[in-house]
Amino acid sequence: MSTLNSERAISALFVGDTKPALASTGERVADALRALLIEGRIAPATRMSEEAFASAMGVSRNTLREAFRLLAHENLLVHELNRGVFVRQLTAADIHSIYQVREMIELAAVRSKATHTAAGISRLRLAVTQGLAAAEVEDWSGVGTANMNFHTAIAALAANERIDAMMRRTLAEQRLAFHVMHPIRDFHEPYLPDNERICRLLEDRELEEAQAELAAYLERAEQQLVDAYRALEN
Amino acid sequence: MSTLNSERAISALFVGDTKPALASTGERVADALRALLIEGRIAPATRMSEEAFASAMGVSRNTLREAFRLLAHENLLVHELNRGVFVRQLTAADIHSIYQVREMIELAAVRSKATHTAAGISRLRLAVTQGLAAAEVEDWSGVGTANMNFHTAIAALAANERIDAMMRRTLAEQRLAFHVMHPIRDFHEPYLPDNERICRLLEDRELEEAQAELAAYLERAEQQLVDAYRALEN
DNA sequence: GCATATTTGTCCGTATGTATA
DNA sequence: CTATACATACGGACAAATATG
Repeated sequence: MSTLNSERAISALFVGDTKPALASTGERVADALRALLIEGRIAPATRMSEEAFASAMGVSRNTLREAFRLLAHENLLVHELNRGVFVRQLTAADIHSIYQVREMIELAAVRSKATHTAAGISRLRLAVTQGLAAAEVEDWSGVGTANMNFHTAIAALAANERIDAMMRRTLAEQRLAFHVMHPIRDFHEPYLPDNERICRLLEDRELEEAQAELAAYLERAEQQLVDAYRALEN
Repeated sequence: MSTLNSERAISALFVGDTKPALASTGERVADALRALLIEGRIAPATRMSEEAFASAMGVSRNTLREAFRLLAHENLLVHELNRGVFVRQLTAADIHSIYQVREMIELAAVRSKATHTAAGISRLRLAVTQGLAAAEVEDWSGVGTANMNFHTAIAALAANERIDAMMRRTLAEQRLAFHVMHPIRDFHEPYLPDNERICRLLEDRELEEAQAELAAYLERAEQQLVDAYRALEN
């Protein structure tokens, strides 16, 4: 029988996972930190002290460092030798780079006709519906989430786990910049009809047009984000 | 003055880096292990004991675990909870997935006309020349390396650091499978004229044709690798 | 520019849980 | 089914680098 003050049991509790762990403590800590980061709860450029976070999350410094390394590898944190880790602060150039990657992935997925399935397409439709429902009750943060789901579903049309992982990491990184746009109507709402249109084109197998629409969407979204970014720099 | 039996200094020596370290020991250990893995020095499915590798590389288990986590994140190792880490053994499905990613990246880079530069193109030409020179002296392993450089240079035409990183990791992963093909003439030589042709098409800005050639090359290479793989499974 | 405090980097020893011969 | 080996995770130690007054 496991003792209650076993160190493992305690740290598992702090990370909020009482069920049999599928991942190591380090990975679960990384998951918890990742959630904080993509929700914008820790501001970019913040220094994350090992001591402070280790005790806050109830794990040892060694374990926390494993989590830090994983997140640095995902570009969410920046590790400066002998100085510590910082929340990554994206530049306008990073945003451009990220959108270029998204365009590469999403257009390739749309073109990959052979791997499109009914289930994959209906996942798109579901995300569109979610977005409209969220807009109905003026939940602009929910509209943003639905939009993320929509584009994740587009990437998934390629039916390639490596591409899914790339997309997941790219979107996580992008969210670091996202929080400069407070979840306001103006940022998320305009894309609802775009998604609806792209979804319909994919349902109708109009891949050429879907690509064009998607590329236009990405370009506009990038521009809007960069503009907001530049405005903030002044 | 640093004492000679300082722990840091010793581990730095063992990892073979006496110069001021730009990376932490964990990262340098990961680099060293990565080199072993992509050179095929540690066979797929091999279990890598923490104890054994930590002492072999002259670092603590904590430090080694950091390196293991990074490499698992890069898909070179598989981490099974409470069982340890193993060298990843790619399946035929993995090979297909990897080539799909390469096609996505490399074709996008070729299409990305706006970012092509003279320097980028000449990097391609250099790789072609290296390949021919290696073939001249029947250094088939060298031909293989030149081929890797060629395709890395193609991805670099997109002028996007994130895409470069994806390509680097994808090729590293692919090399795990590569070693089923011993560095024999038959595997590497046929691609020399392909690379020459693709290079010339890019120099001439014949992007459509370059894409077609590249796609054909990737399909053939994938097929050859999968065939060799299936043969080995019997 | 210097002395000092703080933090990171790395190691070790150890308790505990898990898998396997 | 027990013994054993191994992985997991913690805490403490100290050198080295960096930040601070």
